[in-house]
Amino acid sequence: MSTEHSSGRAASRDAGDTGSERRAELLAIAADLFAARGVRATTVREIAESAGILPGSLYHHFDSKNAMVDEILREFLDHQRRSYDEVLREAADARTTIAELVRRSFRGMHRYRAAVAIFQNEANHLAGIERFDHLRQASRDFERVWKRVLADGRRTGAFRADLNITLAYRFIRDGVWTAVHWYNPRGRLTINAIAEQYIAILCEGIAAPERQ
Amino acid sequence: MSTEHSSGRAASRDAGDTGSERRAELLAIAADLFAARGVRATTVREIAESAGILPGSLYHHFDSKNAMVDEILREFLDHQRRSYDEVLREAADARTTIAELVRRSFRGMHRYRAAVAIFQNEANHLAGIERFDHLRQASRDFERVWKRVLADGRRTGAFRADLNITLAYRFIRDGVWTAVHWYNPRGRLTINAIAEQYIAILCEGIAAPERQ
Amino acid sequence: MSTEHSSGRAASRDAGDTGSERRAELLAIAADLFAARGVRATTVREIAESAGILPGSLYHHFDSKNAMVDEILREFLDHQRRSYDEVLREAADARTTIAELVRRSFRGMHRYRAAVAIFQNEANHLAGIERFDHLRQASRDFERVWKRVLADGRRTGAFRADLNITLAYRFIRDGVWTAVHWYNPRGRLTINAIAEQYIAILCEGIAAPERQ
Amino acid sequence: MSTEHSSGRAASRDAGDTGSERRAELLAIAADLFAARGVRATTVREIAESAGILPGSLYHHFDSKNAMVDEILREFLDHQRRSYDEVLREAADARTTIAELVRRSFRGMHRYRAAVAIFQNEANHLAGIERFDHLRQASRDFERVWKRVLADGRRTGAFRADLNITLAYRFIRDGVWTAVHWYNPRGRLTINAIAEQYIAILCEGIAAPERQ
DNA sequence: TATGAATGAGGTTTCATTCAT
DNA sequence: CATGAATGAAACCTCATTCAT
Repeated sequence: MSTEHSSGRAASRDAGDTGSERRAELLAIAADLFAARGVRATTVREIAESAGILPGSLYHHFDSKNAMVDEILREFLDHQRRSYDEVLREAADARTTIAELVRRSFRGMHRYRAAVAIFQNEANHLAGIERFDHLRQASRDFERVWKRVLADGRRTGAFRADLNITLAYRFIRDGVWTAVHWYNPRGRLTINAIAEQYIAILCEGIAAPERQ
Repeated sequence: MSTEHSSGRAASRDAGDTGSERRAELLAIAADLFAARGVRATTVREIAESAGILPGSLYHHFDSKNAMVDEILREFLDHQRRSYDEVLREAADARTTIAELVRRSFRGMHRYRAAVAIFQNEANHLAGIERFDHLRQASRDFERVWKRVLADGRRTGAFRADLNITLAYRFIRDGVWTAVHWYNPRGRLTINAIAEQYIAILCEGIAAPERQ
Repeated sequence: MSTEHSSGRAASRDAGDTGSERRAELLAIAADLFAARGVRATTVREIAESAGILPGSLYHHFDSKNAMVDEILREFLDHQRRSYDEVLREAADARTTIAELVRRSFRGMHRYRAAVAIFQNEANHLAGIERFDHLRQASRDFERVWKRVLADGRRTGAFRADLNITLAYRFIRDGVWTAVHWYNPRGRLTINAIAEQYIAILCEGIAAPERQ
Repeated sequence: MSTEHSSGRAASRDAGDTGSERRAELLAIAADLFAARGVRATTVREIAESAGILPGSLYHHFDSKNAMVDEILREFLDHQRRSYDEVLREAADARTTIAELVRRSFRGMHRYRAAVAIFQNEANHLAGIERFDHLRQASRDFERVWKRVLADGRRTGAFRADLNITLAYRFIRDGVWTAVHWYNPRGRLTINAIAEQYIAILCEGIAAPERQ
């Protein structure tokens, strides 16, 4: 084990206090900065300044900058995992399920926008740090969900027989999650509109149906 | 915005030296590191070390670290712009054209893999620096090409009438370019295979066609 | 030299509170940490944590970290001074007196182990701080006691005529007090055993007496 | 393995360059400060200031502050080990050997004064850091040398039969090495004078021989 | 008495860059 | 072309201490 673990030094950082209001505030501020500028490019000075405190004061609440990143990401990942699992338990047909997965991805993106942006931008780089090992597991968990539904759909004839499951999964994943780069919660395009359009393209393609 | 102007010293290199072999070598080494670890996270020391020289020596070839990034990106962007323009000049039907754009995107990704990764990962962050203003222009150029073809296709009935051009463009762009994160030139999935599968999904959708 | 004066606030504690039980407990905890890790290396957070309170709470009992160190050292130094003085008042021959000084040093080390360790490790560094000026005086007091006995013994013929008083004093002092680094109160070697062996070596040497 | 290892990042720090003149200068400056104020209490800023450079510049020569400490200590320890081993190879009687060990200890103290002071003051605290694991081995090596000679002497009758080898060793070690705290190379007491007086006390004791 | 949030100074280290040789 | 020493700014983090509650 390397140095990248929460040492639980101060009472204020022990399990119970994880939910303090000030903490949540600071975390939200940090998340927005991380999302906008990148984790490395965001300095603790900037976070502190945005929060109106001094850099050292951040360390009363968090063990390190990476500990903040970690907490931000975990909250999103836990939520998203639960959300996907719910869909699987509802056991609809493959096409309905895929559509619902897309919808829930966009809803997660809406609710945890900063976290999604961080995850999307930096998962690769962060994964080199021991503390962020769990990111890889989360990615694998997500992958398993999508691929299972795609494979089911192909087997039952809901999806094309020549569908390459891996490539389809990657196309969807990348297309959907990368939307966080341009999605604007206060823009004209709502989460629902985007999701439904993506689902349409994904399922039916952009080509017009042949006239019969 | 910082002040990122090429200093006077650069003049001595702008003409002849730009094409030196050593330069290209160094640039390739740097590009791979930038792509793998991120621009900020890659130190000039690491680049120098990979090249077997000392950090100071890099400055005989390039004005700065960002100058290297700039050169790496420009090469790719110029190529890609020309490649897209060629497609437009060939004036096929919309669907053929879209397919060809996808193919040429993947070919660009194959040839300028590191540059694409850098562009994909860091264009947003770099765009804040004066020297990288041109990235935004390049993005706009690409966008114009894709949207024109999509709009043409919708007008001529090749594409669905209810297609949201902007969203379709973004979905394609994100899905295609983000593939650089996992594309492995020595893997089993060739550029061609990926491109054709993506084109199929994109045009026809993943859903099996209704039996008539 | 820093300004280390007890602030006005301390007045409220100087009389009655000095003897509180909680204080003594906290002081003992701090002393052990200071001894084990060094004064500088021990943080008030660690002390507080060991005591089960928060760092800020320590300041209800003590003015500062150095005030704790000071109190710990003073208790030992006052005791040791009194103990040495008693020996001098008993007025035995030089050799008996030296032996008794050694014994009482070890007894002091046993009773004020942490304080002795701190004194031994850090007197030099602490002496640069105004508040710890008295350490130098204590050292001088101790030195005077030992040297007087050694000089008496040399004059009366109890000790060798070629004895260098200063060097002998230093050898004894260093050899004896440094034992605090390895002395283990729960180990097999008792304070008495160590003292008697040291007295033997000191007085008779390690060499076997010449056969006559 | 933790983070405390030389990473050999820069060419200037690779094996060969270990002997540069500037390095040695800087190391000597640092050693004196470490010895005088303690390792923790000495800041890299102070070292740099003493050397007339900026703090960051130190990192051109050394990987870290602890790397400097390590190098300082290793040089002394390697020397002292070799020096002790030479004595053992000369195979004189136990008393002569012990005397020679004392002499060589003082000579080592003279030549590597700062290193000895650091070793004496901080070996215990440093040993908690992985990088300084070897300190414990060095201590054990030294202990083995002294104890072997003491045991030999007791067996052959050169030393008292009731000598406690462990305690005798510790007394000598502590008495001798702690002298570094007050030894002044420009003072009146030469290394030789101190060594001979210590040898006399150690072997014959401070008590005057009984008249025969 | 105790808490928890904050301070402010200072710590070690990193790193792009410069420049005399 | 390359080196190696140095710069200077800025990074993350630590910690004794304060103080309103």
